[in-house]
Amino acid sequence: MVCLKKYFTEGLIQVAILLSLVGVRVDVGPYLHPWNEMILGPTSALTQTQFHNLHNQLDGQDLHPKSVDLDGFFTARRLLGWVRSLDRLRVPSSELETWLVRREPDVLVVGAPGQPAPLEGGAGGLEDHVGDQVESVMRSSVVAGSQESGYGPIREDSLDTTAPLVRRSHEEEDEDEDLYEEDTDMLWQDHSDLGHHQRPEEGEEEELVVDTWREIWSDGHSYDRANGELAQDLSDQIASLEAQSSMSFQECLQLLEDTFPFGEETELSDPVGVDQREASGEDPTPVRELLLSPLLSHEDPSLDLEQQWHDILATMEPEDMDLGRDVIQSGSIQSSSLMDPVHQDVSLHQAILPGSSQDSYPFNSSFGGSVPLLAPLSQSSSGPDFDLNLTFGPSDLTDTTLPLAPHGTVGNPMASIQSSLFLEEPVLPSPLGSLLDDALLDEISFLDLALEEGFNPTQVSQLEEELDSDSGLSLNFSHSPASPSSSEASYSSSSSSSSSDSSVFSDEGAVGYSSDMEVIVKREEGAVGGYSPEVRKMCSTSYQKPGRFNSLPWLEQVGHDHTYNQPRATSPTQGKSRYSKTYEHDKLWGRDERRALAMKIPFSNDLIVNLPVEEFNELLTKHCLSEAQLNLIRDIRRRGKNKMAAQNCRRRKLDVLFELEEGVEGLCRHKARLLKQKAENLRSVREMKQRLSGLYQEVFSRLRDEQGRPLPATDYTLQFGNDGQVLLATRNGSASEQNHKPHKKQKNRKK
DNA sequence: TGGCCGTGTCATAAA
DNA sequence: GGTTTATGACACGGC
Repeated sequence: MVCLKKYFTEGLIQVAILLSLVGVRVDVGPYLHPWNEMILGPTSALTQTQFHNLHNQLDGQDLHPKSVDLDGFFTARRLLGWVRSLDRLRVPSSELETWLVRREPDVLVVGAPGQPAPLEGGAGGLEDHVGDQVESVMRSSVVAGSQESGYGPIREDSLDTTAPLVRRSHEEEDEDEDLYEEDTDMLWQDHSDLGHHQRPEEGEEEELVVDTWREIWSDGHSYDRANGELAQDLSDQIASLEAQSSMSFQECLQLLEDTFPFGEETELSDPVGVDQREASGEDPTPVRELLLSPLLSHEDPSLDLEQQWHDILATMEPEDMDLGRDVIQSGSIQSSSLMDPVHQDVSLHQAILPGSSQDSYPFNSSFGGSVPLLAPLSQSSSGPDFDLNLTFGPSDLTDTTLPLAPHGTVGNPMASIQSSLFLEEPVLPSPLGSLLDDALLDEISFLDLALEEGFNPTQVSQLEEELDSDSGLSLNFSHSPASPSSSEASYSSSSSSSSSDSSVFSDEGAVGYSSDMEVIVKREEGAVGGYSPEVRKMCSTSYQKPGRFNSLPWLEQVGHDHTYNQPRATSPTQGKSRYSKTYEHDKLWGRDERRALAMKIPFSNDLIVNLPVEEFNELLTKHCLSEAQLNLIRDIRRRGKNKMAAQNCRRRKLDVLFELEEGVEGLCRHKARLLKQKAENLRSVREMKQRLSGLYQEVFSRLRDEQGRPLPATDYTLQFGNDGQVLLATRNGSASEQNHKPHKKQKNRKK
């Protein structure tokens, strides 16, 4: 029965796809609910379908992750997703939304050549204004998307199920309702809260389409006038459009002109002006040479969905056109280009967003869950949304979802197995691979360490079992520094490296220190095998108390730099430092350990040093220890803690030195900037002096005495008054008021 | 062989 | 008053 359902569903979906491709509108909405319920369960459309919840869904559907039916399961979901994407036309939201905003009559008037665009602010120009509009609308759309999960794949669900919103009443799936209309309607709905427009009446829709193409052209043309770059793009797009379209350019143009004649771009956004020009019989302008739109021919039933795709793709960026062409030419929405890694990058950003709008999309788990409305943010409105929707590859899913999984299952081999189950293609190389490798290496090192530490085979097998059973827990623990303080954490590093396991972990640097703590625990558990139950209990409680060691483990790990004693940059002494460090640790720590062994101290030094004082005292009281033993234990504890303190102190010292060094460098840079600025100022002053001197000479040379003769520069001089006036004075000191004139104005008048 | 460096340890003060 | 932490000073070993 299950197989019958599967094949029945797939057959219907494939038929729907074919019908959609040949232009017959397939409204799958009414049928989607039964399909959803068949495939996803009765509440699937309302439940959040996140990838990491897939297992739960599978449980609900009696689909085990390892079941062979998974393939068919996801295939059916994928096909349904395609069908859903077919009955709408999604256009780069920013572009289309811009058109709609620009339709606002009091806002959008594209200026004619040589005329300033009478936009808001006037001087802003078209580019800025359009950019602002795009930006604002994009922001608005994102907000709207976050509120109602956006449109696109999610929209239909919300409309079909729980979101009546403001859909117009007469839109109920008219037979001749084309895709563009539906999308524009969708956009009207989406932006109804912006107060820009009411949805156009039916009679206005043709005009809307015209405006759409007018805006396309006018944008491109204005940009062209601004920077002379996009005109070529537009021409290329037209050429591409013509090449792809079954209708020639001239045919399109003729159709366009016959249907909606319009004139120069100054009137493009002004329908009244268009009408007036049409009435006046004035010949249209270069607009027609660039503006064309088979999309306009929605009156023409010969232009089908594919044609409209061509239209939309022709308005996009060249690279997007290529992609879209791949989609179209493949004869199906499914295309290899849909798995373009470039778009996977886009989807990565989307997948990181928690609680994204994928929740209400019942098919998103097969696609990895996309957020169509967020696409323009990361992709800058360069591609069709269906693309984003479908190109969310499984690799993205694994890379993005798994780190979000609890208990640190990033490196969980089971997780990778599960994720690979969802891949219908070979697993692509991804960062997860490296993570997994690291995790496996850690596990291998761990096992080697256990063998080195003299664990018996039973313990080693238990270790292996633990790692195999739930490496996520193990990793989680390893990420948690078993220390509430930096000193303890650093100590765990140094102490572990001082022991015989230093060869394994000392070279790990700060990265391996968290594993060291685990090693310590294991060592304690192993070392105290012959100890009393109290010691064992303290080992477990002291090192593994979650409340004590689990506070912000990641930040703790980040905050602790146990390479404080090493230069920040690579230095030739680095190897030496590590070597000497481990060697000395081993040697010196062994001294105290040897003493402890000689005195038959029943605890390890790690335990002595790292136990909290209460438990440490309790430990001492519960054992009959001689005074010498107690002294040695206290000395060991004191020295161990002091050693950690010394390390911290030196690290802080170095930090202070580095900060001072950086401060000095910063001050030097600041000083250099000031010197440069000073030089520029001097140069500027010098230039101004030169200009002033030249001006002085020019003014003086134009001065004449009463007989019209030039004034001798040896006898007269110009003096500048505080009130901005210029005085002519004699050189001998007797101020001559004979030519008292107010600066330049009077001079010009004199001229 | 002396200098440098890293580290451990002690003494001491402060929290 | 005991414990912990920070820090200067010193010693030691390696390079």
